[in-house]
Amino acid sequence: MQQGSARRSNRDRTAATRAELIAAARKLFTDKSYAETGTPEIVAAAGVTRGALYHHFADKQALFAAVVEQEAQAVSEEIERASPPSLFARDALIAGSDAYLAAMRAPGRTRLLLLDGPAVLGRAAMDVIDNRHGNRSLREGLVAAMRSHSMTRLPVEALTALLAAAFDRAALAIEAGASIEDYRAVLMALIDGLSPAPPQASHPARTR
Amino acid sequence: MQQGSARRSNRDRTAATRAELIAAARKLFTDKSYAETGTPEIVAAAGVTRGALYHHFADKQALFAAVVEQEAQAVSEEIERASPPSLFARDALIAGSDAYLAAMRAPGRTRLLLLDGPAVLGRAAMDVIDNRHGNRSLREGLVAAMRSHSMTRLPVEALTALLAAAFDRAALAIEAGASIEDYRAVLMALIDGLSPAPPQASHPARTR
DNA sequence: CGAATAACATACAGTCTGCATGTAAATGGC
DNA sequence: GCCATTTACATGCAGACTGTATGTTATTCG
Repeated sequence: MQQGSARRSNRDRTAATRAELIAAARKLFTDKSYAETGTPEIVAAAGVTRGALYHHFADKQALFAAVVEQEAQAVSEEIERASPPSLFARDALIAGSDAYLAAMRAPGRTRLLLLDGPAVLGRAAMDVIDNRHGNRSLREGLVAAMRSHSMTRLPVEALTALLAAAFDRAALAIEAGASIEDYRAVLMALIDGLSPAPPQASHPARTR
Repeated sequence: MQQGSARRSNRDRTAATRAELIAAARKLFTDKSYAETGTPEIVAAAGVTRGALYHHFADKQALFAAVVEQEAQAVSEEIERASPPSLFARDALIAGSDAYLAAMRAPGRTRLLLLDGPAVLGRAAMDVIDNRHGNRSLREGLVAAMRSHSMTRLPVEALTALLAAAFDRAALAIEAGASIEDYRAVLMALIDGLSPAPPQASHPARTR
């Protein structure tokens, strides 16, 4: 018999505390930056003490990694939600691209995922995270396009990485106030430029 | 009359101290990272005290910015040295690309310029630095290619930024051990894909 | 040749990180 | 159901670092 609000299983306690820490850290890491956010501030916002933080996470970096992972997965889910797999290869790529750019407009996401993430965790670690989430659909889209011969055959890893890098930079520029149309046009031109046939119109047959 | 090694003009003292601080900081920032390098370590390596550092630079970030600026200029000079302006537009672009990738293989440069730089100074500040140095030749090469109708007309700012982003990611991947040939091939395919004519061969007329 | 200023050096306050230690709550075998 | 063990925290501490304030020495300039 439990009195009041107590009597929670250990697993629930861990899950709740970790979630609150990650949520508080996410808010602060997106509002400010990794370097400008201290662990005292995080635990205060989460309603725990620094002891809890260092019990559940090895260090500040590990908490940051958890936040990055969660946010990368959120972006990935928004992309997959917006791009049904039943389209033509090129259309799927474009839908995914727009979904990515839209997802990255959440406040602070670009700094978290594109600036602090690589600097704090390293590019290698970010590649692992990206390949587990967001880049997967991009790579699959590229492979599908290559298989349907609507894209020249190229090393898939490299192509995925470089296109992803272009998308990342576009997201940063757009957040900084650049023209969405300009960057979208260049991204489409880069993708269409990879098709073996001369890209005359977007769709095979369609008069404007 | 000066005894020993003393009697230096104030301007010389400033120049010498600043240079030594920047050199020491450059070594440490490329050996380790910005976050892992403390000002006590920097001034010890430079043979001065922290007082001198904070006399010449507003804070640690300002010293870091000076190092980034110097390193970006070094990269830019290596590119311009390797790419004579008398070639065809596409050849100039390729020569510049290879020079950039070669220049970025200096130890620690990728982390300094591509990871820590954007995270510490922000993408906007890095864009200003890049546009003052490295990106200039890239942008000029693209404009030249567009004027000679060997490249489709696109927003120049956006195209420069996105191609630069791809080059940056390629440099990071190569440093991480990826295949140079793969990434070079994709970069060339991205550039060649922007030409309005169907890209059959690299040069206008040349069998294989 | 002094007064003003620049180029440092030294000392200090505040903050942060990671760890070590202590305590309360849950778990699991008997 | 009870007790030993483990887990989930809280508290306190040591070391390091950043930025600034103050003091000192070397230049510059009228």
